[in-house]
Amino acid sequence: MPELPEVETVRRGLTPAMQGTVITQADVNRPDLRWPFPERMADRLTGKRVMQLRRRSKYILADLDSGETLLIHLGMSGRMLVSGDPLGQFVHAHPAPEKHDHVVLHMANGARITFNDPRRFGAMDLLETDKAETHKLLAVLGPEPLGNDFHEEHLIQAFKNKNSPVKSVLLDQRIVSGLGNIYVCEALFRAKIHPARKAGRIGKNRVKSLVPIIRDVLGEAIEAGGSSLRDFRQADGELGYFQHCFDAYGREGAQCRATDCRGVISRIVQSGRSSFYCPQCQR
DNA sequence: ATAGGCACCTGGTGGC
DNA sequence: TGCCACCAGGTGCCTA
Repeated sequence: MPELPEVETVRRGLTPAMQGTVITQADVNRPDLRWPFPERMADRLTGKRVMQLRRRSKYILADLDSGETLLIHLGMSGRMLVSGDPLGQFVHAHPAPEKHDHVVLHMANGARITFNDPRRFGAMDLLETDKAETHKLLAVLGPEPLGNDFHEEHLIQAFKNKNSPVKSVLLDQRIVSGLGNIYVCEALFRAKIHPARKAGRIGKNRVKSLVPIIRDVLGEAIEAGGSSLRDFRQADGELGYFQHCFDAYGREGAQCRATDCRGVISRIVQSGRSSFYCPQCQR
């Protein structure tokens, strides 16, 4: 489900409920998600104050006053919902527990954070805050697409001599971290680059153009509260609405929206995943 | 070193 | 109604 904009949307939604607040109780309802939870996870969360909620790529990081950081990944189907209304601050009263509510955090302010993940591709781990960047899952990540380390020269270097399709290069989190299937499709559409084009065979100027385009797409999506397909919800349960702005993703058979283009959006499968693009204007 | 494919899961949809 | 095939926003790991 969640690519960078959705994760950022969730982080923002969780912040007022979690940041500065103590976790009074942690219900851990199963031993694992994608991997086993860390040893004594519930104990290590209980009584700890959340000092800061950060995001790195598609990970949410909750720095605790114990010197540990809770790392959260939503996988394909993970959701984090805030409930409880102690100060009239949060939208929903506590809902009845649902299937796949794997971890529930009870906060001292009365809020409750429920991690629900049907497919269980999500993950949680605890790591030393000081050594966060060396964590196995974080160490391999390329630059943040909205940060200063993601720039034209970086992409030019990364694309150089690459024989693989640009689609898979942009999905590679080591090149730039945070994009997923939707936003790669959207970025390539705006850049008018065919998803199957070999990355090493794209002219420098077109490679450069991807940088502001990727920034724009992600920025607009965050602004819109992410994209809600299937089960994605913001932390307050609201839907994002960037899905209404898709030019390519999920629009197979529909009219291309590029200026003066009369093409029709096509779908191809690349390494097992759908790519949507306009064969007329993406080359 | 790198590229490609598989695996991990559940649930929804559409066809017969 | 039931069964089946196929699809889904991710990504670590294994193989070649």
